[in-house]
Amino acid sequence: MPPTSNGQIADALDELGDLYELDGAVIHRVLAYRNAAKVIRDAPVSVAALTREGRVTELAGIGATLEQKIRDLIETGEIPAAVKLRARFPAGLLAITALPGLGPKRARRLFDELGIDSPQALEEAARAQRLRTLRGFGAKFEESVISALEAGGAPDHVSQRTVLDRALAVGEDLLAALRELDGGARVELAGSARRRAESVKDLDIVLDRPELLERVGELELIETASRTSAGAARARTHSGLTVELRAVAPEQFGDLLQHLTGSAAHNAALREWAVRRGLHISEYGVLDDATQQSDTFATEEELYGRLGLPYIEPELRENRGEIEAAIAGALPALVELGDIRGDLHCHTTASDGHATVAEMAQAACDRGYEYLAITDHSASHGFGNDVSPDQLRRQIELVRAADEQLKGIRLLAGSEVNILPDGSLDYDDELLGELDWVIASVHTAFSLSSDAMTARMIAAAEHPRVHALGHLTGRMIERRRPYSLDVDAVLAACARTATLVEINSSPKRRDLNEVHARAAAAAGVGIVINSDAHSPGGLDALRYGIWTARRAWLGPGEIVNTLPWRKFDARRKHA
DNA sequence: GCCGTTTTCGGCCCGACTGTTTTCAGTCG
Repeated sequence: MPPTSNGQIADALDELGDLYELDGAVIHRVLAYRNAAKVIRDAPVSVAALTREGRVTELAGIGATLEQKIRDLIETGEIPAAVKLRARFPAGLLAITALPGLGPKRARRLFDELGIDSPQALEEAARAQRLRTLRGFGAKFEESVISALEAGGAPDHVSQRTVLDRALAVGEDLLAALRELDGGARVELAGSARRRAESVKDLDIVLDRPELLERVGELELIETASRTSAGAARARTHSGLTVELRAVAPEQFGDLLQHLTGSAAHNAALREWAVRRGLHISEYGVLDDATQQSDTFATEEELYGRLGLPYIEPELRENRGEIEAAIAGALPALVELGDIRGDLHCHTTASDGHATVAEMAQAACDRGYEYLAITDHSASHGFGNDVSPDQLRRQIELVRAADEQLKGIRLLAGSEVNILPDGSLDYDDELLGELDWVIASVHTAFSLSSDAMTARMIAAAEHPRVHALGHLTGRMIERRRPYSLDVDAVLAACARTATLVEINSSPKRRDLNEVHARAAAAAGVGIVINSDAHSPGGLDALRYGIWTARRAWLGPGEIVNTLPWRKFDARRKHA
């Protein structure tokens, strides 16, 4: 079957870009393919469907040539140009370009002049000191090739990314410790951690006190620290995370913070746009062609203001249309943690949680929530944490009794019901009818075919007693790929049946991801942001779901659990 | 290959670092 998912189309264009680069194409042509791949990967609608409708060139960065290549891909499974180029360049050549210090230009010379077509061939040539015979290559290069290959070759396996919660556990403490060293210092997280991405490569920290760079090594969290230049230091935490620190004068803080927050794609697009208006942005300031005057900015608000733009929230800075929206004055008002009125997914000791109903209810009260659904696992969950129908009946009574006692919060008797492989649920309809709230999720048989998994999810959405689908794709960040499944088809079923979808806030899941969450909103599907807490403190995971929603451009109007209970109740499905 | 307040051709972000070179191309973030 030809590749039709956005991810598959994007992968094919990335590969073609790499091949063209090896072929010596002008870099801007290569970048056009990479840009198109990113646009397609981030698109909230099916690009295959757009292509069939003849509308794919509506996407920024897709013109007639790319349209034809995408059409070939989804109709025949191949892009002719890619087939041709693959025959000319061995796969091992692309592996070589992944090594540090080796890009396409140098890899191509190694291939043309020494016949090197794989990392193995490269290592042999380096040990035989044959690389230094090429002009521009020397002994140092041979050494670095050998040590890179000895270190495990492909850097993908070496540079494991860290999931955001682990990175922030260190990063937020680090900020606090640095601020303690100097009460007046501005110290901020930058990079992907500040954009609240799913995972990070390292931590970037910006400060306005150069002298603090000398003292990073004193901090308890830090294993080693060293100065890398006058305004920079690099440290390693005991948890193994690399921290890049940069210091700058207060009047330039905004310039550097904006630069290091990125993303690279956002900055590149912003700078290209600025150049057309005669302005050159760098980490050091904004240079005006007309006056040859360079201005610096203490805050990002002033920097964006100099460009004539409103402030753009870090979560939006991924070059997914935020610059165009800023120019048009059409940036979304993003949802905030304080907008949330209730949490609709948590566990207690009845299944695999660590706290009682009363403890979870109190914790929700403490966070100012107006309602909380208790949703333990269901009858077939296993791991000794299953809840039999009789146990569920007792749990319902327990929740109702606790609801009577606690004032100020409405407790909902719910369940996180397993969706069995055939799409049925593991409680009968009568028992489900006694519940106030049902969220349906997959916890078994992850490897069904895409068609079977899609049918399974649609069946659950069509069930009259199911209010919401939980963690729809099953992915675990940096650990487990999503199930193969037609998300668009499931979202269409949810829209049709008034079934809500969850953004599961567990930092390991964040499922729906930001692309699917944006697609859900575009399809008119109501979204709930839930913690999936297994303890009172677990309720605080909600911020990760909020960040995913913000990265999906969502405002409070698209998040159903920003509504007070009566309005929420009116908005959801009724059997 | 894309795109337009330099609009159908001629541009396409910015700066630091590296290793190899006598002034810079390639790579990286």
